[in-house]
Amino acid sequence: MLYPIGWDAFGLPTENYAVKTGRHPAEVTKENVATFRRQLKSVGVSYDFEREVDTTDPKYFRWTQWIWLQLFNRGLAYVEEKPVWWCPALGTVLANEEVIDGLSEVGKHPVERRPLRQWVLRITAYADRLLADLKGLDWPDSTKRMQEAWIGRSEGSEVEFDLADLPGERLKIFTTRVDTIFGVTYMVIAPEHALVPRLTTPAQKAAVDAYIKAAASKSDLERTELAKDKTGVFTGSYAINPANGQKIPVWIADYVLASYGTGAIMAVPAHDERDYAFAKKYDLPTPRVIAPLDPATPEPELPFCIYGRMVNSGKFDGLASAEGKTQLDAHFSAQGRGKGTVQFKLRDWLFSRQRYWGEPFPIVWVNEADYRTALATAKHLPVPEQAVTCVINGETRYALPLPESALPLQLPVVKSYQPTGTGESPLASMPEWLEIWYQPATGASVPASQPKPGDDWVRGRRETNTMPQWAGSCWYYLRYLDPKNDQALASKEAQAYWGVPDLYVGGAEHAVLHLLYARFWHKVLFDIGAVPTNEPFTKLFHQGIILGEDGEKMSKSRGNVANPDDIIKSYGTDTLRLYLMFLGPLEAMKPWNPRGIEGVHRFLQKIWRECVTEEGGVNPKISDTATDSPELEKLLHETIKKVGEDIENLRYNTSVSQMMIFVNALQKAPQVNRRTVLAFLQVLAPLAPHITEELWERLGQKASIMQAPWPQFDPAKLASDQVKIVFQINGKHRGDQLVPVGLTEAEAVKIAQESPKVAPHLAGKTIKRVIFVPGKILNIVVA
RNA sequence: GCCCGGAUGGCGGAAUUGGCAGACGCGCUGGACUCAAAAUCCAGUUUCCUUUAAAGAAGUGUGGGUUCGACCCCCACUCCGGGCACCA
Repeated sequence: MLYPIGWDAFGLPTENYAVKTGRHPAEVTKENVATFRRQLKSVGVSYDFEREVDTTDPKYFRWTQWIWLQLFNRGLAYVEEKPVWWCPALGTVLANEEVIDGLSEVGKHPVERRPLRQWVLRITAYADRLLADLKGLDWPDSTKRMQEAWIGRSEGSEVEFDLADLPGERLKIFTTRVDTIFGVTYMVIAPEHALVPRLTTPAQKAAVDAYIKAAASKSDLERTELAKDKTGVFTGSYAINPANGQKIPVWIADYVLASYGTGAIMAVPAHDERDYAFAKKYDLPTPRVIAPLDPATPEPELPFCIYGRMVNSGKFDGLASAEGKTQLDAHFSAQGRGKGTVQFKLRDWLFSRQRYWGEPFPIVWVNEADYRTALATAKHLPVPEQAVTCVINGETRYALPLPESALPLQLPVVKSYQPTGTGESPLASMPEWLEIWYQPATGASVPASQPKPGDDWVRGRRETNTMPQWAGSCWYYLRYLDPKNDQALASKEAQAYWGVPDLYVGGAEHAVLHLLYARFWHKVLFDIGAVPTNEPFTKLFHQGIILGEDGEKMSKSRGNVANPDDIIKSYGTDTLRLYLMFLGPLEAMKPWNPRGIEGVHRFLQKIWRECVTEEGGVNPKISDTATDSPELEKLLHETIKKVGEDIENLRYNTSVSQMMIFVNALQKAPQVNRRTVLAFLQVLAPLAPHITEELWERLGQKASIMQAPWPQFDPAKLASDQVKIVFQINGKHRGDQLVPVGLTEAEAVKIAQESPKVAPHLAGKTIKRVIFVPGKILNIVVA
C-alpha cells in the first residue's frame, strides 16, 4: 500500500502573494507546506511522509525539466506567437481568471489580447491515442464523455478555393458538410488569418482594421459560444466556388477561430445555424441545396442542418449527404484541391508563462552559426530533427537545450517579483543570469559581462518564460514510487513493483485539463521507454469538496473558512474524521454544518461508555461468557458486511449510519460478549483510529488494533427464515406481513385475501392480474 | 452558449438501482432523572383531513409519458453547481 502526499507549489497565487509582500515565494511556500503538513498529521492521516514530494524542490523539478527535454527532443515542443491577455496599465500578462468583463481584476484597467512568444506542446499529435485509449479506463462515464468532447474528433473535408483577386493563391477551408458546397454564398476567414492583409481592398481597409482591433479584445469564448449576435466585415475580395465557378465574397468574422481547422470556412447559410444568422444579418443569399431524404416531406424551414439529399448541386443532385461527401472528396482530390480529413477541437497546449514562480526552461537561445557549432561539439544534446527557432529583437535565434547532466536549471534570486512591463517574466530583469557565455557540452555558463572563457563557448540568452503549474503535477504520481532517486525519475524496479495508481482520487474540476495533460505526458514517457504503461490513471474517482456554511467555496476573503484546528480542539480528531465521512457522499459538494458534529461526538462518547465505566474499568456488561442475542449477533455480522462493502465503494457515510444502528442495539443489550465489542471496534477503527485503539487496549488486547486481521462476517448468521412481504392493490400499499422464505405466489395471495387490512380492498372486485416478486411484494390488480 | 453533474422533511442525507419514500444524524416537542442545570435516557417529529386514535389522501424541483408499480426509465422545462484551454 502506497499512500503518499506532496505539494504542487508553483503557480500564480504564491507569486501574487510574493509581489504583494516582497517575500520570496520559496519562503512562503515552505511556511504554507509546514502548516498543511501539521494539520494533516493532526487529523491522523496515514500518509507516508517519507515519500513527500515538492514540485518546487530543484531535486524534483530537475526531472520535470528532464521530461520537458524529452518532449523537446521528440519535436513535441515549439515556439509560436500566441495571443494572451495583456494589461497595459499593469504592464503584465494576466490569466483568464484575472480578467473580469474585459477589465483587470486588480485595479479594473482595460485589457487586450496581445501576441507573445510562447512555448507550445504538440498534444494534438497524440489526439487519436488520447481518444482511443479512454475506452479501457475505469473512469466515470461523464468524465470520459467530457474528454471525448474536448478532443472533439470530427471527420470532414479540406477544400481549396481559388481567389479571384490573388491569382495562384488558394484559400483552404475545413468543412464537415462538403455535400453542401453548392450552397456556399460567402467565405469567412478568422481575423488573425494570414491572408487578411492581402485580401483586404483599400476601400475596406479602415473597416477591417477597426474590426480586427475589436476582435482582438475578445476571448475565444466570447467570440464563439456566448455571442448570439454574429459580427463581421467584408474584405472587398472574392473567392471562386470550385463546385460551380460562382464568385463569392470573402468576409472576416470572429465566429471563425484561427485556432480551429484552417481558420477559414465556406459559409452555407441554408444548412448551418451560425452561417444562417450571419447571412440574415448581412443580407446574404441562402440557397437551398439539401432536401429531406423523403421527397414527400414538405420543404423544411431554413436552416436545415441535418443530412438529406443533394439538390441544386449539378451532377451530384439526388445523392444522399454521406454518399455526396465521398464523391466530392474524390472529385476535389482528383483536382488536387481537397481531400477527406479529420480535425480535432483539441488545440496544442500553451506551455509557458511570463512569470517567475515556475520551472525555468532548460534552453539557451543562440544564433544559427553557434547552434551548428554547438551541435557539432556536443553530439549528445537532446535536439529535435527540425531546429526550434524564434525571432528575438529582430534576430532569428535557435533553441539550444541544456545537456541532461546540467539539470536542474535553478531560478535565480531576483530583487523584485514585479512585472517587467514588457511582457517578459521578472527573469528578464536579471542580466547576469539572462545574458551569458555558454558551453553547450557541459551546460556551464558565466555572465556575458565577463570575458569569453574559451573557444567552445557561445553567446546565449536564457529563456525567460517559465513552465505552468501543470508541469509538476503532470508526473508526480511517478515520483512517489522512488522520490529520492537522482539517476532517473523513478527506477525501473520501483515502477515494476508499484505500477501506476490503483485508485486516483481527484476533483471533477480536473476532468479535462489536468487529466488530459498527464495522460499526454505519460504516453510520451511510455514511447521513450521511461514508463512501462500506456495510461497513468486506470481507475478514477472524483471527490467533492466541503463548502463553507453559506454554501459557497471556502475562502479567506469570504470569511467562511472552517479551520480543522478549532474542531480538533473542541471535539477531537476522531470526531472530525467521522463527521467528515458522515456528512454525505464523498463525491458530493456539501456545505459545512457545524451543528451536526454533535451527533457523531455523542456516538463516540456512547461507545466509550459501553466499553468503560466512569471509574475507568471495563463495563461489567462485557464478558467472555455472555451469549449474545441472535438479533445482536445478526446485526454485528450485517455491520461487518456493510462497512466492508461501503469502504470498498467509498460510501463512508452509510457505513457510519450502520455503525450507529449497531451501537444503539449494543446499548440496549444487557450482556455482550467481548468478541462482539472487539469486532465492532475493528470495523470502526479505520474511521476513528484513536479512540478504538485505546478501547481495544482497555479491553485487554496487546497488539495494535491496526495489526489485527479484519473481521469476517458469517453468511449463515445473516440468513433469515422470515421475510416481510408487502401487499399492494393496484399498486397501492395496503399492508405487509412476515412470511416464511420460499413462499409461493398462491400462498401469498391466500394470505393477502385473509388479511384484515387487505381483504376489504378485494371485496366485490375481480382479480385481473397478480404480480409476485418473491420475498418482496405481491401486487394484485383488480377491477 | 457548449460539455458534465445535481435538486428528496425545518437541516445533512438514506433507499439493495423499477418494488414499504424519508434509514442514520442534527434540530424541534413532550416526558424521566435533578433543588436546578448540564450530561444521559424514554417517546414523538413529511404534509393535509380528523377532537384524538384508527383509517384515509397527497407527496422526491416543474409539466407530460412508459409501467401492475417510478426518487429511479423516456420527453420537454426551471433553478443550482463544475469545466470551457494563463487558477490548477
